[in-house]
Amino acid sequence: MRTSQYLLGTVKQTPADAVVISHQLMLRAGMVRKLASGLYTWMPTGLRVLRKVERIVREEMDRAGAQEVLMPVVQPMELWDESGRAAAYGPELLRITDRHDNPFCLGPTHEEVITDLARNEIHSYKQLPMNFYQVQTKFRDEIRPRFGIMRSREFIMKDGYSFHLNAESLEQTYQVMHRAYCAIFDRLGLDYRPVEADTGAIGGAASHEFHVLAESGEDDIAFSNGSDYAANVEKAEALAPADGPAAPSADLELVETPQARTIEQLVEQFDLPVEKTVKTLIVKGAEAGLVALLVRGDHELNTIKAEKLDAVATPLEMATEQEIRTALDAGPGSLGPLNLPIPCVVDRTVAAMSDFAAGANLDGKHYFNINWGRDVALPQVADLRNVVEGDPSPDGNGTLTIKRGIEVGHIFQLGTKYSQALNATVLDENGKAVVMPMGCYGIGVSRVVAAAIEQNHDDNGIVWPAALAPFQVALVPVNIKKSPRERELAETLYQELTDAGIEVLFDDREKERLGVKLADTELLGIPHRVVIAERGLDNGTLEYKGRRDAQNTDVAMDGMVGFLKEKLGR
RNA sequence: CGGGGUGUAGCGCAGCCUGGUAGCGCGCCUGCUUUGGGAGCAGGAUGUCGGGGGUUCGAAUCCCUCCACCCCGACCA
Repeated sequence: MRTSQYLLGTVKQTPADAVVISHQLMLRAGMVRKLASGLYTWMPTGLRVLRKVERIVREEMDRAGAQEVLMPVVQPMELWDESGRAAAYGPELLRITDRHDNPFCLGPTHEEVITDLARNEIHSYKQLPMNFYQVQTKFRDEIRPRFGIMRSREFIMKDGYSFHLNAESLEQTYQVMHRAYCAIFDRLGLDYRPVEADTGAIGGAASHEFHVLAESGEDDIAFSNGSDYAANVEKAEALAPADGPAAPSADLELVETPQARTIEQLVEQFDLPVEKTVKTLIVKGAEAGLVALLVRGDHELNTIKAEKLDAVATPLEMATEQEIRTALDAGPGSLGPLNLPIPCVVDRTVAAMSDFAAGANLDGKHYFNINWGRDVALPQVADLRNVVEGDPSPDGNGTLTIKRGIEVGHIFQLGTKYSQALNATVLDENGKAVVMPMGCYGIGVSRVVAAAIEQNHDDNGIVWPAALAPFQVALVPVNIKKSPRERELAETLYQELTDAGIEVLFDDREKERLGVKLADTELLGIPHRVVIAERGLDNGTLEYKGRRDAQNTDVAMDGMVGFLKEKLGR
């Protein structure tokens, strides 16, 4: 590609509304432009990268035995009514009507459509298992689109769906997909982790998310330093402390704490270690009424774990101050396990505490030195909190570290949720109708592009992994206008490299100075750069510099094509 | 949905408080010079000041209204 005929679209100034680095660099490098909130146009450079991701995804999906299809973006609401998701899905589902006033929606995902296809096309166990995928534009009307391509409303996703005769077959394909995903992210050259994830409202046997590790990630991932264990913090189990509560060492004390409405204030004003405090959260009960949940002062309640308790309403809802006053006759900020008139569940860590402080269920008062058994009976105990750095790994090996991750892939065993609802069955060997268990496998293709930048950039711009770079080589003559020798050599090299199947960006702009051209190739993140200069020509050398290199290297003109081929592993 | 903020040239911004007919930097166009890290000089083009309504002799500026976009939050007492 010649720069003179290409919409480079690089800009010096960072657009004001881009807050994350991938967004800034994608705009500056001319990869995308915003059309409206959460909607982006992919320009030539961006599209080149996007296509690279798609290609690798397709190759590995095909290799893993999946077959590509393409489903419509617009879907009849009828199918969503049938699956029951029309009601379950909120405003994130963009609903539209056609000219006949028939209801449709823009597909945020395609379980209904693929299941409809399967029930019409798959009739016999002999056809199973079958695994379909597509690479397609999705639309989700996000509450708040942000971070540019990372969380946009319209995005490109690879979504796959498998159909099976039984759970064993599903498990098998799930493992195949897990391996295929690892192969994909390996080839993309990204630092990623497959992590155990919550199966969420959908349920199902197993679920893994694939996260690209980056500071700017929206999810917390917990890793063990002693094993392969990795899980979303939402999912990671917080084990019970090895030791039970120590023996009481002080008498129960009712303390006036009028100025301490938060754990933070309590700790500060009374010089308590935060590990000796307990906070009491009031949530709505499954039936009417309220439930108290107790976690240590410095711990966080895990919503998903709490929702799994029978006594707690799903989805989890915090009680209002008014409701708390009515039920407990005390305000939030002074609540605790003693004299508590509502059901109570305590976190495992809390159950192992002694001599701790908590609210007294009297405004402005806390009890200090509370001990289970002596002062109040130990209520139901459960895992209620998020794991924190340093917790023991749930698999028993090592301790946990927590890092930020960007979710770029998600696989899960769906089971029969959709096949049941849409009555997608096959006949088995005995001629009996069997509802097909399903698996579902997604990769955020456009998000992968952004995540790759979040993970690979420096002060000068993007630093693409080899597999993603929009061009492999940048060819930069110093002054093509003045120097016929440079021009001639550049043209020859461009031809040779292109003939060798290498993607070259030949900066043939006559009116840009060297500095501008170099800055652009760096911003674009092109891995290999060749500068063609008069001063090397007499010695028969060209200058090579890798995007991560600190120094130029002189390379003989004659050997340059071979040199680059070797760098590119060809 | 709650809170905060911003809309002025392609991009980044000033002007608004205190009303008087719109400006700076980058970019763009022309010419000359320059040519190994985002050039210099000279000249030039570009705005329904987000839309609508109002006040006023006069509105980017004051008032009302609509819209768009951005940030924070929407579980931790």
